[in-house]
Amino acid sequence: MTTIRDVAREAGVSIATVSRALRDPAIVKPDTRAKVLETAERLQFRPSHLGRQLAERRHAAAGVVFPDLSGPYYADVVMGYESVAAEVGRSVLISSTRGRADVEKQVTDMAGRCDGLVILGPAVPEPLVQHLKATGTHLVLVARPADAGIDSVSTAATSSATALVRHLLDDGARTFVFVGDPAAGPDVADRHAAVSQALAASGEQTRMSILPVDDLDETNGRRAADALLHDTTGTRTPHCDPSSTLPDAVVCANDELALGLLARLTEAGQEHRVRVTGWDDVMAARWAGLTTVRQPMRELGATAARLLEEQLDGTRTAPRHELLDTELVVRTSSTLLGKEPA
Amino acid sequence: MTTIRDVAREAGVSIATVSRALRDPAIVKPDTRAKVLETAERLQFRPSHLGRQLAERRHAAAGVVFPDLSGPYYADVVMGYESVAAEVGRSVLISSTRGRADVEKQVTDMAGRCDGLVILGPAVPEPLVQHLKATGTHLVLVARPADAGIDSVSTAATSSATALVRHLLDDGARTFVFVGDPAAGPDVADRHAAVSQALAASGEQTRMSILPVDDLDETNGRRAADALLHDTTGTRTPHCDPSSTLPDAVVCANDELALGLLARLTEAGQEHRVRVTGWDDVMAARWAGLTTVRQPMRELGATAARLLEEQLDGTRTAPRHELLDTELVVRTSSTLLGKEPA
DNA sequence: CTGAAAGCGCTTACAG
DNA sequence: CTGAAAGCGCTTACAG
Repeated sequence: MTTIRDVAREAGVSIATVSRALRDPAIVKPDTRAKVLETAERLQFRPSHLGRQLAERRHAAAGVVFPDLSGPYYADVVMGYESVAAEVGRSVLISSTRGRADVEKQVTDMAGRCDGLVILGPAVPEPLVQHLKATGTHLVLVARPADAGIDSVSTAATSSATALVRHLLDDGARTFVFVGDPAAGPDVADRHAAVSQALAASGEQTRMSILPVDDLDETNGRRAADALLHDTTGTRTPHCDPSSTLPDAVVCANDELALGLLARLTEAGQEHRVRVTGWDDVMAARWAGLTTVRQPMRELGATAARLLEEQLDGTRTAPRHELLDTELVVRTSSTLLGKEPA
Repeated sequence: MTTIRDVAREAGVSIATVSRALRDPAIVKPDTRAKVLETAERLQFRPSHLGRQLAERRHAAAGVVFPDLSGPYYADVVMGYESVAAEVGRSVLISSTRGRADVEKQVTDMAGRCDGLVILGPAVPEPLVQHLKATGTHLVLVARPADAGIDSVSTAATSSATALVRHLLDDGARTFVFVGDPAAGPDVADRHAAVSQALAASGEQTRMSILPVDDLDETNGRRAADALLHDTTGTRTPHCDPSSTLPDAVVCANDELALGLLARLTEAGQEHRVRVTGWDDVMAARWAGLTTVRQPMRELGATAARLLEEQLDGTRTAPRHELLDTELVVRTSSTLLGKEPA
């Protein structure tokens, strides 16, 4: 490998001059500079990042930690992050924590290779976040409950929940079931709260019960459908008023749940009797005609990148908390109009 | 930051001893070692990766270059890669090339931060791959035409194409249209060739024409549907025998194409008249009931990681080319049985 | 404008 | 088994 010494010797200058000519052209005499550049070019000199980084005591890299990249959500956030990071010349390290036993080691190790860390959602347990904060790691939290002292970017459920509720009310819905356990995590709690409040604020006479599920996957969506269907046939399940029948609308905590539920309802020939909505807008939602709430995923990543840059270049020291808006996407699953009557 | 010197001073030994105690316990006297470890622990010493890497002249990192992470394909490959890399303690850098003007700079820069590079699909133009090879960069090519001198992992279309053709023939199909331009890229060419050969080898009297499209997206899938439908109403399009009607089966070069085509056919009320298949098995394929060919995406990534490790630790010098098998996933789109007759 | 030198934080022959 | 020293490849005060 050719090093800065080779270039210096060949060009007949000191390594300091080579370094300067390459980094800050202004402080070197034009002829000297030309000579150095020519030599560097001829020898195909590529400065070692390692040497430079050690001298500068910075990595010019940031790490992104996420649970998983399956499913479009985090993948898109990472893309948004990477595109901004690339612009400012910062490399991106990634690390997935799902199913890993040694998350602590994994993340602290990564912290040692980066100038800062971006944490997506529940990728890292809270105590570890606090530890990183305490040890002075530059952090940005994405789509995760904010800590007053740490930069964060999240999405706001409020406006979409209001739009969603308005839409369902307009279609005639008055009784609602929320599928998902608000106690299971901040995301679900947030969505549930937003929908509840939107209902309360609507001024309409409505009612919403909760059908808790543990994992937000298709299987549980199907189970939820079964639970709802049984209610109408007299089998009581605890989550609902015993006198209930199928609700007018089922608001699911995420799309997978909604897709499973929709599939089961369709199999049972009951899909025309209930409005169904999801949350996230995964790709399959489009094909299933699922009304849902879209998160600005790439923008989440891009914003995180900008926040981290501001921290690292010292532009800003006070923590900032960005709140991005979500968007209601109306498709066919949320309306009874035009469907076969019950 | 606490460095190796702090630990050495505090423990009353030399930095060499600290280094040894931490890396190779065996060559240090037990008491000394215990003292060092205790001190390191107490001072919360984390060895600087930068210092270590410069001394060892290795990055303990690999770079993965891909076109994009939208869509599940490359995201899953990256996940497969990352999980193996994490096991062997190698960090993963990522870089997306889609829409980037300075791919060469971007990739060579990344090469300078890594011990090796994994290139997914068409992320990097061939001349650049050759340049990297020439400059001695450790490389693994994934899902991309192989170079005899470079490690590679790809999937084989043959067995799935055979299964796909067998399946369609069994359902009664004899006339086929392949949607996609084999001249547009190696993937499509490969798939087309595999299907053609499977048809030829079937011993049946069949015919397959090509309906070329440039981008493999939904919009073009819809257009392809329109082209096929027009053929049946007398409007001639150049790709088909003038006497043709709707073919028995439409084999699409990827799922997006197939999904768009399927959607358009459904709108036109003609979905029961033709069998449709895709390729890739994206998530939406499941919801659309699309028969398709699944690639072992995570396994592609994991295999790439193993190949790169073998290169880097010198276990193996001769290039290896892995070929993973694909799998036919039969759903409803590929059969006319049970559908409304024409 | 340029060079000699110190330093970034480690590892590892080389002596002892 | 341990230490002093050289070295990994850069950057950047400090002199001149």
